[in-house]
Amino acid sequence: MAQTNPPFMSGVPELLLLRLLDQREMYGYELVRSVREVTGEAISLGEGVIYPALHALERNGSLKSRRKAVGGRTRVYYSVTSRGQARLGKLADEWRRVRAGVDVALEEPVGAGA
Amino acid sequence: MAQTNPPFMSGVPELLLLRLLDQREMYGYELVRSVREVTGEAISLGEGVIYPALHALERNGSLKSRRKAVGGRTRVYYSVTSRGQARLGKLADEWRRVRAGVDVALEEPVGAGA
DNA sequence: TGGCATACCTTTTCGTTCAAGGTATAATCC
DNA sequence: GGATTATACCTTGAACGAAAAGGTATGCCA
Repeated sequence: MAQTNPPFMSGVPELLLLRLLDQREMYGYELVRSVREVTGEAISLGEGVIYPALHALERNGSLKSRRKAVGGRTRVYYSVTSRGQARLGKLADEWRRVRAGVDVALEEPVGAGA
Repeated sequence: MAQTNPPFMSGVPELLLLRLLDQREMYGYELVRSVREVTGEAISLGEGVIYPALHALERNGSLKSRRKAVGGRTRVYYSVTSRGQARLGKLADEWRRVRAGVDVALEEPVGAGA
């Protein structure tokens, strides 16, 4: 029953992570909560999505990380590199393009007017 | 090099096909052109996407088809069933939800104002 | 008769999301 | 002191589905 390919979600985790981390440094567990809050519960990403995504983004140079001990616990904080900012810009453009195309198609039929 | 997983496209072909066919009956080859036109070139779906999608939608009862001979050539015209209309409604809602979530995240940072 | 547009189709690849499960420490509550 | 919950990290496996590339055949036009 694993809902593996929910509609419209491809690319969304990457875009959201880059966007949130571009505003401030955060750690994985925090991002899980943050995504839910920021999107007004509209979008919720589990740890099984966040962590692999963070690792992939770090691997390709879009993010860098540093470990930080906080109250006996270790957190891995991520921040966006300049490469990541470029990637974010491209992804955001791509998002706007797709959004525009879908929205146009979803508008009322041409023949509906007077 | 096959760009198999472009960002933000998951669910989009299904949504567009249902939407276009809900306005009028069309055939596959026509839909390839229509998607491009309607979206103002923003979205372009190849035959390798359109045909399998149409078949899947017919299989699950969202579309029905009829063959029609036009000038010696045979076309397969598709139209939306009531089941397909329900599916279209759900998908459109889903689209709006995801769009809202992403757009909120993409807005200017809170700290940017005066 | 060669080429192009129409019109249908399948096969294969591949990335990506997601659920589920797994480890370990700190805090809380009884 | 023992159990439970929250924090915090992580991996594995499955399944989906978009895309490219390739394949067939007919009609039209020069």
